[in-house]
Amino acid sequence: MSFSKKQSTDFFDLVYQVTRLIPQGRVTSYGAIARYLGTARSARMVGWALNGCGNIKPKVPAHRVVNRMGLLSGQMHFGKSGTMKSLLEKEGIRVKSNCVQNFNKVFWDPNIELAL
DNA sequence: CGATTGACGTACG
DNA sequence: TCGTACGCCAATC
Repeated sequence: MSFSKKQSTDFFDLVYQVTRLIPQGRVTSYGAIARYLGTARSARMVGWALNGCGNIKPKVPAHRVVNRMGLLSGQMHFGKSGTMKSLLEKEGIRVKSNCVQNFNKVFWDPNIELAL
């Protein structure tokens, strides 16, 4: 009985867990999550993990995850244009030109907030 | 089966 | 300080 558990499975799941922990009105970056997982250079995989946000339950608030510049890099992937932006604004986050304003204030770092 | 891309970020020149 | 190159690892072509 081999529990051949894929690493990616853990990584993906872990990304979902952390993303779900993001409070409303707050956003985080792929690199922050990746770094929290110990794979700072695997920020891309975080994006891939969030790629299945609509494939798992409960639904992961991937709209709260943006790139390092606060740019809504996953807007197009989220579905239709404006969906991600609307959700962020609805949570109190100011978004301008697909860019999160006050990113420094709404930035939620798992390494700090979760005090790893 | 091999090569390229992809929701990014860091390292180096 | 800014620009370019590379790395990550999986999925897709």
